[in-house]
Amino acid sequence: MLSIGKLSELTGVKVPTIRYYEQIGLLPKPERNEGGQRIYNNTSRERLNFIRHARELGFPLDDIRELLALSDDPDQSCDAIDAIAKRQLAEVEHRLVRLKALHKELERMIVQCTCGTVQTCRVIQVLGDHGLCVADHQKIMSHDMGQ
Amino acid sequence: MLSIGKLSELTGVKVPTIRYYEQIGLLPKPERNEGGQRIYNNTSRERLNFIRHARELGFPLDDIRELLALSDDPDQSCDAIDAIAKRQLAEVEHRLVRLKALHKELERMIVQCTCGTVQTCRVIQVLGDHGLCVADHQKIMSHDMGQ
DNA sequence: GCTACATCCTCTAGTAGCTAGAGGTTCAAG
DNA sequence: CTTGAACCTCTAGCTACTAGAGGATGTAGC
Repeated sequence: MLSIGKLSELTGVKVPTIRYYEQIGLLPKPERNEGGQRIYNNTSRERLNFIRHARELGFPLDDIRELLALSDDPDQSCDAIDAIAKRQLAEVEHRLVRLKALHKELERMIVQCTCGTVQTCRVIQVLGDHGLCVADHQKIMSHDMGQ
Repeated sequence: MLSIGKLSELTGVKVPTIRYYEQIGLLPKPERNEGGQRIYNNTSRERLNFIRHARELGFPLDDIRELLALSDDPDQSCDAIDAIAKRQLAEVEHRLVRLKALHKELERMIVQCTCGTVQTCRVIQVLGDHGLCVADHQKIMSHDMGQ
């Protein structure tokens, strides 16, 4: 029914990304035509839409894999799904806190700069001396601010 | 003066990370003792502190490289430094906007879930059908929410 | 001087989630 | 029948590290 290009257009997921999802087993291997090109149906399309939407909400691919598996079993309790979503929410909230702290510090640093020479540049001073910061942002931050 | 382990302790940057920074040319190659082990001085320590602090504020390594180069020329105007810092601030603000939109959508989705079976799970429904979202978050979001 | 053992060395490969490019085949329109 | 777009596979690259193998060196205690 659908070529990979059409599917890409309809879902907003790029062609190489669709192939990548297939490669990592997130999308099932589709049928092929005589020439060896992929053919998709509406089921693939729905699944890909689901993935795209979950990605937009920041879910990692492994979580999406699990969500897809869970959604295939419609009579089960949705506790597991809820748990994944709540974990993601907590993660986003954590990132928000860190990003806000970071924003504050950056803004403070920039405002203080009177834009003279490098020698007197507040930005360079602050970056060089952690003691000039308000908050203990090294404790707020962690190495991964992923997403 | 300082072994790589000591430097790591003093700056809070992990040993392999220090070696990595050296490898990509962010830190100059230090001297070695007879056994071939790295020896650092206080200049290295200050430079590494600068890097660490800039990383904590979310600056990408390429920007840090530029900041370090600029800070080596103390009589120049600090406009270029200011520009980099402001660009970073803008980036952080952009990320904040996206993350807040994402947070709202996630929260809404989770609140609506009455925690029954998968069949009626609001989380699965929303993920499967973008039309159930409030905002056009696909427009707000972009693929890279890096950092 | 010797023995542990911590710390150091280099090198390679892996992480997430794609993206880009090479080099070649197939499809659809005119 | 030709042209050009779209498809195919495969490999390598991106950020900023982290982990591990396999081995050398440094240091403390006896």
